[in-house]
Order: sequence, then structure tokens, then C-alpha cells
Amino acid sequence: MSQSLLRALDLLGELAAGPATLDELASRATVHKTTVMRLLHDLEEKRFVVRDEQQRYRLGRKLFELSSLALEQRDLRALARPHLQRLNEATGHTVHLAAFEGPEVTYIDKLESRHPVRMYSRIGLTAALHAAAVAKVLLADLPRERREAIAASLEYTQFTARTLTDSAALLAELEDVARQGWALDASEHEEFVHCIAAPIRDETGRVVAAASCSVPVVLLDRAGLLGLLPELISCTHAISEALGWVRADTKVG
Amino acid sequence: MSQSLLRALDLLGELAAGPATLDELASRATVHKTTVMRLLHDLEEKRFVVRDEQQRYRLGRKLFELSSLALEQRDLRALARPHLQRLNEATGHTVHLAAFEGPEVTYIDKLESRHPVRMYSRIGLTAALHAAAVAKVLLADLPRERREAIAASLEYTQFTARTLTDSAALLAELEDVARQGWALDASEHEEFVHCIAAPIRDETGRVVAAASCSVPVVLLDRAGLLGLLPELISCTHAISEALGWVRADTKVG
DNA sequence: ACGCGCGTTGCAAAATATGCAACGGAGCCC
DNA sequence: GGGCTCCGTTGCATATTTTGCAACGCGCGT
Repeated sequence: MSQSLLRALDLLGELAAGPATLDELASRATVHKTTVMRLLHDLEEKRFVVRDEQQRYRLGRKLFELSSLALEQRDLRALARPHLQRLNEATGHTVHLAAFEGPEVTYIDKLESRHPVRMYSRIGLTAALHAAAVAKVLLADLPRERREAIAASLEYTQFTARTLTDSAALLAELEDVARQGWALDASEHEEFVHCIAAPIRDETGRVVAAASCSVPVVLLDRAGLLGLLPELISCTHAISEALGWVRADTKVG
Repeated sequence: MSQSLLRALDLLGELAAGPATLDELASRATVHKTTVMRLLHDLEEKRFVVRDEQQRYRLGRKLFELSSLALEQRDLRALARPHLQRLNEATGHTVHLAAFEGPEVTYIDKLESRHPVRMYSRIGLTAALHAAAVAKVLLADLPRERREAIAASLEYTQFTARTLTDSAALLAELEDVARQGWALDASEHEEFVHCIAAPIRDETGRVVAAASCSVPVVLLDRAGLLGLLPELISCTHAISEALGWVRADTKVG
């Protein structure tokens, strides 16, 4: 375990909130100002941070470089992008792509709404496993024991009055998701936003990602949201087919 | 100086080329496999890397998160974006935004061409100071001594037969750029791409960024490239005015 | 001109990072 | 089914670095 590495990465996290001077960063750090200074110099040398003319540090260009390469390495993202763009254009609403990365469900693409709306999600953030529609879609496809283990280990943060608050409720909903082939976030994560998601499968039929449409409740009611399902399913089927998935009802033999 | 931090950041650089196993990364490292393993574990803990099901490490979601925040913190980028989008739509060609970050000129935005073209530039990469049009625009506005010092310190890598090869040639061209208010990359960086750039000024009149149109030479000859200048200048003036710049010929007094 | 604040430096001491040999598990081949 | 190989991992002793401190230098403001 490298303590100075972890400290440096935490400094990057601090700079995520905005540019800061050495003194400001040191005042929030658990180590001496001299230590902070040396870590920043190393991060600067490798272009992870840059110092501006007012001696403020900010996140540096190496992050953009690595980030865009990292996104490009996610073949699924590139393959899905044109389909998601079509969905975004057809519906006018925010479209997300998310997948498991390690133990977490991470947003790996996002197309903004034509309407002036803002919501929590951002590429690189995780989706709340007990609230986000994309996460429910991914969980629903896991083997029962794994699903149950994950459900048992979650912390059921209550984002809104509608957030699921325990394991049993989540598992019951995942049964519904598995049966109906789509999931809802009924304002469970953000009070005024609801969301519908559907699975993206690979050639084995396994769910490898989920795509969703998210809409402020003032723009579309529940019936309107469900009305997006045909276009969403069409989109996720197209992506799945591009990955080699064959629908059961079109199999020959 | 933190050696382990630098080693870890180098590992991130290695993963920029694509996912790799511990053994693969260790074989390219200068430290023991055990050390590489520990660094990767720390990077994984902070979500800078993620391990997939085949035990391959890849760049992790924290990079996307930090990158998008870093880009958002560049107010100039957000302010310029709508203007650059209009230029991109009007011309159909690749549009770049670049600015000094520390001692380097870095691309901070890019809008892709409507044509199926690909070029070197990417957000987060640096522009070659002696070849890229955006870099010439930024250099041309520096005080003479600083310009000369930078010109003297450059390594005049010869990318193409047309690349400027010494300090005197660069300084002479920067005089032209300062006088005419725009710069060309006449296939000096990439053989089959040329580019025209113009300055973006702040309220003091100082050049704080440059915007450019880049075009493959097969799509547009030199006259055609120069024909983009009115739209480009209109765009950079609009951005400059948004930053508080006032054109000399519209001053009241 | 002086005082203050911030970034930086050199050095001793505190603390960690490193490499090594061996282990465990998984996968493959016979 | 057993053995072998390969890869990721572990514990520990040693090598090496990291850290904090006091003081310094510079720039800015009064």
C-alpha cells in the first residue's frame, strides 16, 4: 500500500471541486503542507495537475487524455453510440448507457436532453444499485445467489420518499424486472426525475449493459414514460444484435 | 518526490494503450511484479483502474469523472462551445479550441468534421508549438522576449517537409501572424491536413485561446481554407466579446 | 522599509516501500 | 484424475524513501 499515492489521488479528488492554492489544499489535508507541495509537484510533472498564473492548481490535461482513451477502449460504448444517438433524437430525452465495472454500475455514456434539464448522472459516476433503473436491469440478470448477496450488502440510502428501503423490496422488484424485461426508477433517486431502462445482451444472452431514458416528471407522466418503451427496446435490441445476440423468436432450427 | 506516485501514474499511461494483465504490466515496468501489483491495488481502490473478469486491468471511471469536471472548470470552454458548434455546423469541418496550460498549448475542445476524417488532435493533447496554427496564434501575442525565449528552447521536430525547422523561421512567421491576425498550419504537422486559426481575446485584449478549422488537403485547397477565415474570425470575435473584449473600431470616446 | 503570507528548501528521523521466496488456485494437458 | 505451469498474492526482513520541521526567500501591501 502506497500512502503517498493514495494521498495524491485524494488531492485530485479535492481539485475536482475547483482550482485551489497549495495553502488551501494543505488546510484540508491530513499531511504537512510540504508533503502536499511535493505531491502536487509530482502530479504537475506528469500533467495530472497544472498551476495557473495565480498559483492555483487545477486538474490537468493528462486526465482528458486518459479519459478519452479509456472511453474509446470501451468497445461497447462506441458500438452503442449511434443507436443511443438515434434514441436521443427520436425522443428528445436524456439517454444513458451503464454497465458493471468491478462491483459497481457505472455510467459510460450520456446524451443530453433537447430540453433544458439537468440531472445527477455523469459519465464516470456510479448508479445507485437500489434506485437507478439501469442498475436494476443489470442486477435482475445475475444468478439468484449473487443477486441476493448484493441486495443484502447494500446500504439503502433513502434519496426520496419512494426509494426502496430494504433487501426484500429490491429482490421482489428485480423479479418483476426479469419477467417484464425493463425497469423503472419511479423518482426513487431524484425527486423530480423518472427513468426507464432496458437490457443490452451479448451473444450468450447475458446482460452486459443497460440503456435508459430519463425524464423530469413535469415533462412526461408515468404513462408517457412507459410510452417510450417501444423505442427504447428497439434501440437495446439493435445494440444487442450488433453484439451477436439473437432473439429467441427469430432463431432458425 | 514520491517515487511510488510517479510509478503509479506511469502505469496509468501504460493502460492508455489498452487493457493489460499484472504480468504484462510488470514485464514493462522497472520495479518488481509485487510492487506493480500493490500500486494497481491502490489505483483500483480509488477507482482509477478497474479489473475485468479476465483479470485485465483497464483505466477506471474516476478518470472520466475527473476529466469531465476538469473540462467544466474551464469556463472558457463552456462559453466558447456554442460559438464553436455554429462554426462547425456552418463549415462542416473539424473545429478546435486550444489554450496555454502551463508551458504547453493544449486542446481543450474539439468538434468533429461532418466528413469521415481523422486527425491527430484530441482533447488533452498538446499542440506542437512550431507547427500548429493555434499554437502560433498564442505565441504571436506574447511579449517579444518571451516569444524569443520559447522559440529558442523548442525542439524543431520535422513532422513533414514543410515543418519550420528553426527559431528564425518561426519568429518571422509569428510576426506575420501578429500583423494579419491569423495563422496557418500549411501541412506542417500532418502531411495531408492544413489548418487556419484565429485568436480569442479577453477584456484586456490579451490572447487567451485560439480556435481553428482543420481540413484534409483533399477536401479544400489553400484558397478554400482561407475562404473559411471570415466565418472563423466572426466566431472568435463573438467569443472574445463574450469575454469582455471590445473591438478597437467600435470603441466610443 | 518592514511585516506578513505563501511556496520552498535542506536535513534528520520516522516510516514505508520493496523485493524475495514461497504459496495457492486455476487452467490445461496427458 | 493427476501433475505441471502460470499468474496473482502473501509474509517478512531489509533497503529506501517519505515526512515534518524550522528556516528561508520572494512578493505584496501598508
